[in-house]
Amino acid sequence: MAKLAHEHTGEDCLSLVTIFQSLPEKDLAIVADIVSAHHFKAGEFLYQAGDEANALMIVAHGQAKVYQIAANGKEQMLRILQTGEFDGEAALFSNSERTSFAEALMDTDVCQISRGDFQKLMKSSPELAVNMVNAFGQRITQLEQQTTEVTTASVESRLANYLLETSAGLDDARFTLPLKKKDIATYLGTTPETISRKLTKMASDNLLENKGLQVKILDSDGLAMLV
Amino acid sequence: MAKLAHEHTGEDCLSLVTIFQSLPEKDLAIVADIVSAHHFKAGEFLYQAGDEANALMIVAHGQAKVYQIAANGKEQMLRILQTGEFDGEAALFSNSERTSFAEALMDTDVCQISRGDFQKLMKSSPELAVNMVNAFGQRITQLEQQTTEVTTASVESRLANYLLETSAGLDDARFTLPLKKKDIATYLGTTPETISRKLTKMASDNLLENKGLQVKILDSDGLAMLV
DNA sequence: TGATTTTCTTGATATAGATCAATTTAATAT
DNA sequence: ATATTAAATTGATCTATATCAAGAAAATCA
Repeated sequence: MAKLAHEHTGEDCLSLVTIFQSLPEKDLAIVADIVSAHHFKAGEFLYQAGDEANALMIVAHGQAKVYQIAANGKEQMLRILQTGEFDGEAALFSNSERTSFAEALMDTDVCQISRGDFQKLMKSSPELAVNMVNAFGQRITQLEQQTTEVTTASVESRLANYLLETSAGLDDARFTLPLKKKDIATYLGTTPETISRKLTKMASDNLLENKGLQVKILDSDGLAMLV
Repeated sequence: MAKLAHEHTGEDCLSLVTIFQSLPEKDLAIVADIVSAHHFKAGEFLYQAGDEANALMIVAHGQAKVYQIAANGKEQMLRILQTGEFDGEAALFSNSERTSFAEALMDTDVCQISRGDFQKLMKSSPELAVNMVNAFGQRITQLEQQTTEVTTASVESRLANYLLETSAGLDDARFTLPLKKKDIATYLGTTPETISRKLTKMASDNLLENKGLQVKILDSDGLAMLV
């Protein structure tokens, strides 16, 4: 129905996203038809708090940060949407409003499916519904861990954990932090100043080398001991 | 299949639980058949970390606390399962282990559905799957708020919020806190001592009267200003 | 009912990390 | 390239809340 700004994006959504994997052909055809593609430049909002939550959003390419603003004005990073991930929960209840902000961190392609279409789709495709339940279940588990970590562990510990997770899967011990320190800080529930200081301390303990957003892990066992 | 310890419990699960509401008759009959009922005394565990996560657990009557133990040994309360609520996320992936503890706070009746049965059921009943997605979506939204609150708001603010939420829906401004202070503390990410002190302070500010676990809210607007 | 265990309260102290402020460095735009 | 703006660093404080400790109150048990 909707026409695509980037002709390949619709297919990307289908192939990249786990909830659509292992769906029967007929369902995939339907999905391809009801998906609409959008492009956001770095800094643009996929949605904002107060917007009507009326669509499931799938990141086909790029990266976006999802955060809330607390009553006292502080930001809390909720997650980073990576390529292939989607943001859905709020979109699926009727008449709900967004309570968070989603902001593109780089040029980002997004596939959207409207709430109505998606609800219909789930009813006609039990496989998809089961996939959704699984995806949400994993998100719940991950959020529970985030809550536990943020309330029980020190900043040093959370940061060490974050660095290890970020570097995991990379071939090189040297990498660039994927977020600005301000964003890392709100993700870990602290401040940029504290992040700076803790990194400096870790460097002086020979756990890593650090220059700006460049990090090289020297002693991942040592870091793991802090977690 | 499974026999019931308390003859009414199976039906309770069906009637109490939102995910089973508005299901067609035929599905309800199937559910009633695959549910098995269990009874736990106060202090007993519905499950523990490390157990195989192989069943969806529905609280038919009673109350249970779900918590994690962090690497440093501290408890983090994740949620209080009330009558009608269920614990599901981890049970739905294959071969997963429980990462949390669920402990009955009073005598509690629980209905269980095994993972296999539940997966089958979802595939045959799209309505149920959609209900699950909704329930999980709400849980995600709630967890996101918990994370944000715990990292951005002061203990005083979180406690005020907790008191207002707990008293909401009660007819009387006077009520008994439903949890021990230690449990309230781990829920709010603080310590029992701090809870005591903050309550004392609120009392001296004429926001409430407090004796042990008895609380009478005198000035809910004043409390709301702290949030 | 008294005895024992658990929870709660209150005080004294310590500290992790926030906040405020001033540079320095890096990124972006002209 | 140079100017402008945004981000990061470093230092000096400040404060909310944890921790440790000891006594009081409740709850549980025998």
